[in-house]
Amino acid sequence: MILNDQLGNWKRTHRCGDVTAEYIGRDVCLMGWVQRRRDHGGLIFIDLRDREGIVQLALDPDRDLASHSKAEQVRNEYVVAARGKVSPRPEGTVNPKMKTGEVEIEISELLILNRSETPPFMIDEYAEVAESIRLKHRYLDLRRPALQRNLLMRHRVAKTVRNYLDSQGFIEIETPVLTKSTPEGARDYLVPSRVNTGSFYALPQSPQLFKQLLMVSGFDRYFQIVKCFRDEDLRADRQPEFTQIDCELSFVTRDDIMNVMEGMISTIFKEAIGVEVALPMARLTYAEALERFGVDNPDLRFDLELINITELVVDSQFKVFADVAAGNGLVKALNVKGSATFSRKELDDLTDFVKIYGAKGLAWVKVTEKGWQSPIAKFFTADELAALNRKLDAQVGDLLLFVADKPSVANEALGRLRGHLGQKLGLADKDSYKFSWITDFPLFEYDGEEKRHVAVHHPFTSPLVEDIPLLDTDPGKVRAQAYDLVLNGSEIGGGSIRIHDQAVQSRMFELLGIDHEEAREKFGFLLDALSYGAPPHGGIAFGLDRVMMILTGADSIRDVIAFPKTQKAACLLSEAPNEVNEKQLQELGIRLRTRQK
RNA sequence: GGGGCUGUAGUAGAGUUGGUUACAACGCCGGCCUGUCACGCCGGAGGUCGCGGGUUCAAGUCCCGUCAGCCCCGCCA
Repeated sequence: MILNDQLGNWKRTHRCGDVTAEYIGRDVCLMGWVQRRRDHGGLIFIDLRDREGIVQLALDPDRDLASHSKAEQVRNEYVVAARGKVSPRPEGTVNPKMKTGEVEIEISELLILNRSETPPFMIDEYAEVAESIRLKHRYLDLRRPALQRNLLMRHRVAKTVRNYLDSQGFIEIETPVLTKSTPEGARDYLVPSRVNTGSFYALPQSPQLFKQLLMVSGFDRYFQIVKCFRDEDLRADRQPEFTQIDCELSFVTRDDIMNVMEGMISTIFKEAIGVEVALPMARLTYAEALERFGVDNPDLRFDLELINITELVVDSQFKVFADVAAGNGLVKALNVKGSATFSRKELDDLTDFVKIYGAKGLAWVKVTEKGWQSPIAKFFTADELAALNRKLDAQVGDLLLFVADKPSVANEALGRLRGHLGQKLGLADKDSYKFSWITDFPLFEYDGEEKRHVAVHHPFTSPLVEDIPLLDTDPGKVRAQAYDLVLNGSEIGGGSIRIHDQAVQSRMFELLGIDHEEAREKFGFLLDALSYGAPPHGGIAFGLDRVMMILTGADSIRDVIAFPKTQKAACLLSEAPNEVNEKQLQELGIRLRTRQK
């Protein structure tokens, strides 16, 4: 049996990546993992790594034979401790690529604290490894520099958030994780109760109701960096458990909330990546965002706006456009400057792309010296062509793309296409951060399946004061005191002013088709609380994971979370979720309808 | 629930029209080497081609099914 060396009274003095030229001449004691051993027969170099980086250990048999021969046993990922003197590297051997490249540690004593199996992949920044293998060995993947950087930055951001919000008078308060299921919105994760057989808790989709209770309690300004849970399908930017920066404030208006949050976001960007965010941030109404960009989360790093040409084609001979225009639909266009060079294949791909969002097709026009080169050119008169060219600012070399459909489809399809083209053509500067608030969302949207209005945000969202009369006459037109913060085409946060007036809240439930009894059953505790002197209040929640994706440049939310789930919501490391034994089910009073075999 | 992509030594890949014993790289093991730094040189080991079935004289390759991972639509108050 080969025993490891004991730590004994050794104390680490520095981290590897911190030992730079200013420490030359000092004796140091370092501990970490062996990145690589380079054995030159005589001299041995060991690159020693910890979370701060890598430093070179030099083991010369002429200086200390014992440590040199111990170094011969060392392999990748062994855990070692080393004592030695920080020395300048000999002339001509400085490595300018390394932060610690001007120095090396002349080792006089070496301990092997632990050995390691050969890892399934190299712990470096070069190895490209299938994500399933990275996730199975996540503890090794987390040793690699990229994830170390991301999680260290995540810590700094969380710390910045706490400092900033504390400085603004916010108090961090924990809310329950075992809470009540309210089947509005996303599906809940349910937790059975052994003590109350047949009853279930739900894991919170957000602390929404509790933070409103805290306002009633007078805490005035609350925040929490908090895990939330939604049992829905995953995406590149969606995990079943995710982290929110959750805030709620009393005695404030929308503008007050937006201002204090702009301060928080700009402080985060300054602290994390040294970027100065221009304040105040841009603001767009929901209606304007849809009109100009087709979506409520536009990427404002590039122009390329949607142009409404419905009026110009309503009388044209092109039935596809004219019928849509005559039937309350929208015909909108993008002018992709200088892209008349697109191939037939590329145009077909763009057509396939808009079909994903329900568009029936994509009409295209290449603007040439001889006029429109397009399958649809023949349907328009010279006057109509001139009017369209003027409206679209069409010039030779431009590519015009059209979608005609009901408004929701035309906007979404063309808006997504805009984002897609921004990517494809590299229109968005990677180092640019364009924020915008989206305001004045509709309060309701009509659910065709359930044949009733549903809340766009949640049922406690306050309408715009000037729209309150519309609740009785035209609820579909009522706008909400809700706001999202959008960054580079990604929704990173959203919130609203809440209803603190019982009459308005009752009317709201009525319109949502929630009767008094149902409202009592689901939200009785909140309604009770609101009746005991609720202050005007509102709040917001930011998706910390999404913010971190943008700050780190990660393509996947999994790269900013230490132990993420796969698309099927599984943890490849722990193999959760798993089946449980019959005894556990019995105690919970649960019998499964189907037993997977 | 639906659409798409991927699956070959430990890792990431090549593998032609179905045709001998499935390749080279990195890693690993052994040897050599006193200034390397993604060290170098010499030698070696390492494979249920995701899994199951089918077609065929013959399947990594073709067909069907299935599993897993990823991207997207629906879903995400």
